[in-house]
Amino acid sequence: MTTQATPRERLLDAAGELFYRDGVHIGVDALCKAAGVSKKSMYQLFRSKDELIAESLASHGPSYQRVLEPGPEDGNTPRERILAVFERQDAALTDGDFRGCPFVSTAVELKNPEHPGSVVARHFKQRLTDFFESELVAAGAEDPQLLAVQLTMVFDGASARAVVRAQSLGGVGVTLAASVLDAAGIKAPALAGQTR
Amino acid sequence: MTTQATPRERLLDAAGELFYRDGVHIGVDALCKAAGVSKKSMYQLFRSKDELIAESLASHGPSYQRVLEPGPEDGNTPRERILAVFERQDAALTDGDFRGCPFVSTAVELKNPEHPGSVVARHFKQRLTDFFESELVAAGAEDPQLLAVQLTMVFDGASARAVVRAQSLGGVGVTLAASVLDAAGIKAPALAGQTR
DNA sequence: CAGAGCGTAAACCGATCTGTTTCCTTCTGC
DNA sequence: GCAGAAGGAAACAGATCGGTTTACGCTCTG
Repeated sequence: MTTQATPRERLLDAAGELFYRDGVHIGVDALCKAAGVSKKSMYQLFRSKDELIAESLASHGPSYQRVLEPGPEDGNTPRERILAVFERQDAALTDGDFRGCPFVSTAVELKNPEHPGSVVARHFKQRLTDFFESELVAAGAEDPQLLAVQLTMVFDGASARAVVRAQSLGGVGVTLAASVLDAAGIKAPALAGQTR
Repeated sequence: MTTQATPRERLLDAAGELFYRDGVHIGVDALCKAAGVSKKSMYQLFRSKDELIAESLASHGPSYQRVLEPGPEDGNTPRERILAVFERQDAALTDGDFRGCPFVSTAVELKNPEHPGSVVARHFKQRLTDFFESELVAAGAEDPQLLAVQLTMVFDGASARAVVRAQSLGGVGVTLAASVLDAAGIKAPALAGQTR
């Protein structure tokens, strides 16, 4: 049965998928049809399409983070945990229907940085940078703040490349992130002297 | 006087600016109005809006490249010439109305990688990678192909970050590119042993 | 001066956009 | 059974979309 979740959940789900797949310029009609919700319901659940964009992005942010964040099988050193993010990204990029980081894509499409959706995107990108930074602090990096921003850059660069190339990256993002960590003196445990 | 260039040139100019500023979803009416060209003329100069998108991107690509490419004042070693690209990008990002690399932005907005505009974008991104690679070959890098892709990633990552942050990067892209070159053994001339 | 082109302005087409409204069915609590 | 709320289907509004067509200047050439 289509009607298992509430109309609100169905709308947020459909919005997350269609905005990502087709862009935020997809019509409200198509969105509601996909969600099995009437426009009337949509407009009494959300003030406007812009609000739906922002809320959809916000509701899918945590799950997006969970996909990227390292699990217990990814090792316990900060370096391993950071590189696990890039390995997961690379794996996601290999999936055919990957269209780049949804936050970056949405911000690019919206153009206006004050759009509520852009604000949400900025927030979640900061969360990724914060994750990198806390791991880098744990690794004893010299300038964790700068390095965290650089790693976020690598992440978004890999995502952008996947979009324009429309094919797998073959792990270039992972090796690039590893290079950055190498240059910062955060070495691989088995090959060189470990940090501790 | 508005009418100095041909209608075709005026259209390509206006398209380059408006597609970049407002996105490719801007209407043909607004475009023609900005260019001072009638829709009839537009549609006998270009088969469709999609073709105009692609041709506009293609016509502005060379000038975009010229802005990035290093001049004689940027030094002559490959390392200097590569880093000059990132310094120029950083300078462009400081300009208020920068909205990311136009090729990446267009590819993200179009979604469809087979769209003529996406093909043009892919082409010009490859040109940047090729520039990096030729410089890296000159520098005697071990794996110039991989490094060139990595540098392109850094470039696009810096661009993406400028979009979501909507503010200057403070040279993080330059330092990241320098780190990548450092890690590849392409050292700064004065500080460490040079490659030759 | 006649006539051929070129290019703009503007009407027009059907489709789609965001957002509102009306109507009707369905489900729930009593 | 029945009142009342919830929500879907669909019409509606006014604007805009990509694209075509008509009509009217303007300028060049013979």
